Amino acid sequence: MIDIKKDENLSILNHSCAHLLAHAVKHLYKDAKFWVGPAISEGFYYDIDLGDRVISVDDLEKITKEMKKIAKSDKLIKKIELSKEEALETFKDDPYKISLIKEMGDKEIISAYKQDDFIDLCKGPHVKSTKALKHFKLLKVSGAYYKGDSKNKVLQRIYGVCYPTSEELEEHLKCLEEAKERDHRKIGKDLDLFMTSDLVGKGLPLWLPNGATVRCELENYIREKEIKEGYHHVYTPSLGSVDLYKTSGHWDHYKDDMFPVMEMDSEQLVLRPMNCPHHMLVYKNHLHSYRDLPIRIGELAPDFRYEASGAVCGLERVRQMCQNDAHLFVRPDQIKEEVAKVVNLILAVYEDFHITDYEFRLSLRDKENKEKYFDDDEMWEKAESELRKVLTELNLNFYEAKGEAAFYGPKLDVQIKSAIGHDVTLSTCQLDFLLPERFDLTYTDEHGAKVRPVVIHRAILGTFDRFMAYLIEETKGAFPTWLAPIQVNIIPVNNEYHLEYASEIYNLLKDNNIRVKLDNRDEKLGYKMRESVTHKIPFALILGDKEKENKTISYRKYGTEETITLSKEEFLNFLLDIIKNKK
RNA sequence: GCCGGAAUAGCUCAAUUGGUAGAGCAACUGACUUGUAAUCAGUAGGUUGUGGGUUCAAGUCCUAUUUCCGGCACCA
Repeated sequence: MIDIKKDENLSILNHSCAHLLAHAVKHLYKDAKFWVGPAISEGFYYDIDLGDRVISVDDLEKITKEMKKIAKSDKLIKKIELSKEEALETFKDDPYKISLIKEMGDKEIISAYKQDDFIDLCKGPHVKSTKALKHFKLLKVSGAYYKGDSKNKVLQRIYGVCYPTSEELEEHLKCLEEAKERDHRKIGKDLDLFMTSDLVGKGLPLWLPNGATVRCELENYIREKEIKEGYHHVYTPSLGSVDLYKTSGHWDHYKDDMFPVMEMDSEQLVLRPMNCPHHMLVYKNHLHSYRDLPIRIGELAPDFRYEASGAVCGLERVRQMCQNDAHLFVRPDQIKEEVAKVVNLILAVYEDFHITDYEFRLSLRDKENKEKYFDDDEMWEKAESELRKVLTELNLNFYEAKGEAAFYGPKLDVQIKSAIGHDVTLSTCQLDFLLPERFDLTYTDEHGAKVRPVVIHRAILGTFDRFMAYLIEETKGAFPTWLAPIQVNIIPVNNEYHLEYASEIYNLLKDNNIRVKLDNRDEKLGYKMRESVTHKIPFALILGDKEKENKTISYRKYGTEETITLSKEEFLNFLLDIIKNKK
């Protein structure tokens, strides 16, 4: 999918198309008030206040017609420069534009663009004439808060996309269709990976045997990897007392997003929304010497968050998730080395999964937003500059994002785009000077003094739920052999003559821990082959007279049409190699 | 949570202005015994998400609610 924002000409075209949209809406709805209409990665939108009126799909057709009419009539798009007073006069009927103008400097020259009877406050640039806006499509309508603040009024947002040629537009629309086919919710259903049930509850998917098999492999994979990196895994309870979260500070920030308190006898318990507090206490269970650090505590831990109903999405955002979590307790002089190790672990894991399309984001606090972040400027300056320094020294390509930090510290996040375009965090590495303070963590330095360690929170696969969603979409459900729920599907040509040999091969593979299925149903070969392919099983084995006589197997790899014959030993070794090396 | 939209068989979808809920696939039964993407025939499958209401009559209209979908807001 083309990122329209990254192509200057396309951005201009789409922004002009947003104006065309507003122009048409103004013709059709005289009292429409306009907020802003920028070009975005996916095309453009315009936020419009239509009073109580709601735009329907039928209205989109009407608006499209009017847009086409204006486009065709070849209106010149002219830039006009105004003084602040002139601008206030020109846009006097448009309160949203007035509020924008009022924010500008008194001496500022304000630019607007005029096409026929429509004028819009705008920095530009734009295409020369509406004639250039031939190939567009309005895609969807939605509500959007004025100025992005949920306390404000909801405006109507209309999305669309525009290209210079109809071929490019068609291509874009085709990509959107294909993205729907890749959606993990669709594939998850088709391949029986997971399900949901109203009776269980919203945002609480059930992992079916196929999905559970993949997850089990992921869990084993990352656990082994972490053990090699010097991590120690623990099991801690999914419940914790309210006091635990008051101590950590999470209570103040997140109590509304936690499942409500369970009060039993004199205890107040909550389902834990994260694992840091438990791990702080694991550290605190012993006295530590500076020689012991870093200490790396890991856990594949179920967490519970009452995600907003509109945020819940398949396996991507759920209300019970399992984190690939760990907390590293380090000396200040070890921060760089440990962050580097985490980054390298992320890169190594991504290589194993062939993940290439991602971006590093340095997530910083928004100083203006006092409520959201722990209030200690000095601590923040130190943590942010420390993390930025480490990333720069590591030569990592990253961008910075204000307001994306955790309340306790800055993060290095790895961002990916889901099939349907959600920007989600896959991995994270967070620097924390706060929780060691709140839990009074110490170690003894070489002079016998008590010193605070620094905590690094990190998740490599993020949560297994979200990682699975990502994997499904990246592979379109055709998992690499080492992860596939069923790795080999054995199809005897004729049960009567070949079932015995097929069973022999089945047992051979089974004894070597291959996930193998023997399709001994009385069905046509073509029928079984079709099913093998629709289930995206990596290897289909066809066993008939030739194979039986020569003690060989013939296989077809998923996604190819070629049949390859090998001795059974050769095939077994080939398969074991593929699985071991995650090819 | 907010603004919209949707919900029909296990799955994918039909059902005229309100007038007897259907099809394909899957499942089951039987026949067929097959060399690389669908063998044929039959059977069964539904309180149309749930609760109210309007009507002689509701899948269809109204209403509440749940879940899902598209965005927005949120995301430790």
